[in-house]
Amino acid sequence: MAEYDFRKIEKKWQQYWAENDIYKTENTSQKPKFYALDMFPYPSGAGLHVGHPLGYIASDIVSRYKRLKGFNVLHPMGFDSFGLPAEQYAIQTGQHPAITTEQNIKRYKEQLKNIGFSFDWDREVQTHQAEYYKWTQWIFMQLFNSWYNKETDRAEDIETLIAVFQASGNQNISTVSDDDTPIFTAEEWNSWEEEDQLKTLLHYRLTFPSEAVVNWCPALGTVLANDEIKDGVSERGGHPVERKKMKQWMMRITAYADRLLKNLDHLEWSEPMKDMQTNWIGKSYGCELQFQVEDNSKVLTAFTTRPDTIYGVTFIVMAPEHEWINKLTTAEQENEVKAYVEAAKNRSERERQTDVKSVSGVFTGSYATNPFTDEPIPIWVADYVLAGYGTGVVMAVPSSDDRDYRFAKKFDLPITLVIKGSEELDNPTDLKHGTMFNSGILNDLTSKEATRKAIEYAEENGFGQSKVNFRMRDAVFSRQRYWGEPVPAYFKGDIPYLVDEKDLPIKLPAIDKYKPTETGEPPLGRAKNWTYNGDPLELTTMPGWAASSWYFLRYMDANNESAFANKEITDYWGQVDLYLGGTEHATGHLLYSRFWNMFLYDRGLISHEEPFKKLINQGMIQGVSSFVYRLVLSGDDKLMPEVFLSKGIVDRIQKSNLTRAEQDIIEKILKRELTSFNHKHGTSWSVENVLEQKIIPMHVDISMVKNDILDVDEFKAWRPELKNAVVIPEANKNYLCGSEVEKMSKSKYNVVNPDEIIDRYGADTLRLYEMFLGPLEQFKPWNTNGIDGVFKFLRKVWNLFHKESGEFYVSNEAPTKEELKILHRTIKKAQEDIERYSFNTSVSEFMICLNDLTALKCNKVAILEPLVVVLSPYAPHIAEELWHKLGHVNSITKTEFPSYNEAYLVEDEHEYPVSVNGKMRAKLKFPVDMVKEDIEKQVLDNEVIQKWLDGKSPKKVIVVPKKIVNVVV
RNA sequence: GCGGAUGUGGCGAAAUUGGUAGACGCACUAGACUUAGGAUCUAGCGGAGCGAUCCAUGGGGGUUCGAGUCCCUCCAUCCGCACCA
Repeated sequence: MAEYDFRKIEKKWQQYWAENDIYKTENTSQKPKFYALDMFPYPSGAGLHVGHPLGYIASDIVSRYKRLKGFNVLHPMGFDSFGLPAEQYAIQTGQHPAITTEQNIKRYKEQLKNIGFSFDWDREVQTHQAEYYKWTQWIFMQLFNSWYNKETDRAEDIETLIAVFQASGNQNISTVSDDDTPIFTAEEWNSWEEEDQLKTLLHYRLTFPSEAVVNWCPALGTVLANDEIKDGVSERGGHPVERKKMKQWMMRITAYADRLLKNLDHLEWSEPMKDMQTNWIGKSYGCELQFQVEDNSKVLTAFTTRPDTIYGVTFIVMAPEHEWINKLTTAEQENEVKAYVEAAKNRSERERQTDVKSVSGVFTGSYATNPFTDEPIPIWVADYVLAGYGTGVVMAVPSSDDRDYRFAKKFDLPITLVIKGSEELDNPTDLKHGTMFNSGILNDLTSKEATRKAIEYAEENGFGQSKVNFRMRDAVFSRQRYWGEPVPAYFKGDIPYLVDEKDLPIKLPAIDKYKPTETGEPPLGRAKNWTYNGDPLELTTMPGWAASSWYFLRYMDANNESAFANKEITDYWGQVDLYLGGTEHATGHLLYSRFWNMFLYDRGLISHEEPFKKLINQGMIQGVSSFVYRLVLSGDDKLMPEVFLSKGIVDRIQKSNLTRAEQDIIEKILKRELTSFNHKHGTSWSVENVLEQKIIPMHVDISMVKNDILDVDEFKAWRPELKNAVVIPEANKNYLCGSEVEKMSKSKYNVVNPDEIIDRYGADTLRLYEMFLGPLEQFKPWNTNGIDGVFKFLRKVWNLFHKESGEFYVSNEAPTKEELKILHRTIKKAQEDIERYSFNTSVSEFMICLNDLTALKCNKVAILEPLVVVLSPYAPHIAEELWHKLGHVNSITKTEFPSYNEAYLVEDEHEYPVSVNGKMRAKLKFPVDMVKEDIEKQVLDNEVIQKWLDGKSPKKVIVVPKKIVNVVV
């Protein structure tokens, strides 16, 4: 009896594929290329859960399909293996993070291989391997040796900049550099010592050390990038983050802000994803206006997007971090301002963010002049102004900006209305645009016109100029950690130098402990002889996003020892045609890798400006957690009995419709159990009224719960303290659990391991089921309920090829027209679905097809053989088995995807919607030759209509354009 | 607050350009076969009604012969950003 023995079949073919290098990809081919990429995983200790493979399955289906369609397909996999968890574990245990990392990778690979992916493992990358990070370091060096030329709008070799400086200084150069870059002439440059020249160049390099205010996370002992912080706490671990000024390596990503934004137009990414990047880059057009401070030589510059409201400016606000505050504060105000600035500095990022509503600030005592009105306006300090955005100075317009309005209200500052109509509103800021009044030269202009005119006027009179501002900042590149790439730079005094290229890789040194040093230096400070020719090497390591910003290029030429990748080969593979991953990388990895790729393109190292042509964000598969409800008894005795109420009881208690009788029963049980508990432990617990007790939900392991019913014995054995738990069930004796959809996580006991599913149903079922679950991009909970249907489908496929006795049997009879139609319909559907990267409906189509063929008892080779090929991207193991049983020697992966023939799909009759007296009633079939495409000119046969109308004769038959037959009775 | 997405049976979901809403699967119900199984097969399965029919795609309105689909408006849920001037 040859049942569908998926275990045997899957093992057999996985072995066959591996032994015969079936998925090895050549770097040259006559075939067109296709690059299908998954975001590579961080190998965590928990292993894969069923959510991880979702995207991998989708990309694998596409890859297998494309191969069958004659493409040379690159479909690699690797591991983003530097990272915090391994290091945290190392700190706790003293074990080198490489050991944990490599164990985890091994486990991940085993799990991945069980699913039957068509990865070319010869191209695997592991970012923590020196062979890989050698090139991460090399790219870092190229960035250091480059500057951004705004003239040519690309990165260039630093030598070209030096040449410019030698010839004409930096006065006429258009570039992206630090704000505090000094201006100098060629003479000055040429007269400087080398040291000063190098210092000056740091203002231009694309990566550079800088004293910057950063997000410091004391708990993790490292700085974090903006995208690594969510809600003011670290994304990993949720630790508080504070602002701190530290020396850091930075990446000048702001040089690319415009291109990163502009190129989004040409990418096949989802709109929400593009929007997220657009918002993150945050380009805003406006102007800078200069305000002369009275009785002081200082001129404050404020950035504004609303120069049209300049006549409504009634005060100026500076960020507490602004360096001029001391100089602008009058003697009377000094103490107050100092206290405020100090308080603002000590507020954590978290406080400052969560406390958005409260308004605080202090007057400096100074005034500045509004250049349009020559009126004096007070200068304030307030922490709602951010030092890092614009100039850190805001011209406040309380009549059209909510924050300024709140501030003016609180401190009783004047509010000048400048937009017509706003005087009728309780809150003038509800009207943001309109026609200007009270506005001198801008009167009667619209906001848009006034904006243009105000900028023109400011430029003519030399107190302002139009300006574009970005929200995005340069990226902090340093991490005070061990488990990352060492930065290939050393210092002579303050000046950083690159190591010699021939000395790459700079390998991670051995250290005794993985903690910061006693003096607070990063872990690398513990390394012995961490020097380069006697000079100290950089102590920080690179962030996680360094390695992931170029790994997709390494896959193309993964084993190259003389370059990060051969140019001819990267030219051949070009862009990633399909990139699959989650939305969580929108403002991190996906932005940084575009930046690095663009840089490599600028420097002529690769030929595409954008790395990822098409991006699909697969939705997360969530877990369904189960809960038990613990009754917390009032009393302060430490030894508290564990009492759990069933979900139904809890619901009725909370809705207060527990009947008196039910309550009595529960209380009786409780009393009995508590008496015995008290007797045993010498305690004195009692429950007077169960309705008055606190109930808290508690996660339980989902393996103990079937259809919401808890296995009480298993539950009591779960943990020692539950051994004597009192479990109060429903009237039918079942204990019901509650459930909730949450992110899959170990701590919520809701993780489903793909190995379990594979063991029970097989990899092919897992693959099909994950696709069947719903649209790829949607978030959905993992629910095993439907998996039987998919498994049954595969078993039925198997049975179609086998007699009841189990013997393989297919017929060589010629197929009927009906059978051909079923086949071609299915080929068409599968092809169209894969090509638009949607997979769930084609799985349904397979099932329909199978039902149809089973009904016809069709086991004809001419139908089944192409069908197996169509199914093979989804369920490769069973397809391969049946393919060989059909007598083929080569792997099914070497064949061609069958093409469908429209001719088989054409109907003998056409369907037309028919409406009676204007109301759509049915679709009627008419012979093809009766109603041709040009339906307007055709007159329908009354007989057909009559037949349909039960013999009634239609008064009028109107055939309207767009395929509709309108009958008037 | 700003930006985006989603809303269809008990559940997961289908529905080219507007054209019989709910394909397919799960769960459920009934039956068949059965020395019984977490097996297979057949039928039914949005709601109301004996029925013809009527009502149903978050709510309300509109365009149209015809709306899940297009337009307006409101509501709910989720996600991203957030004193960004």
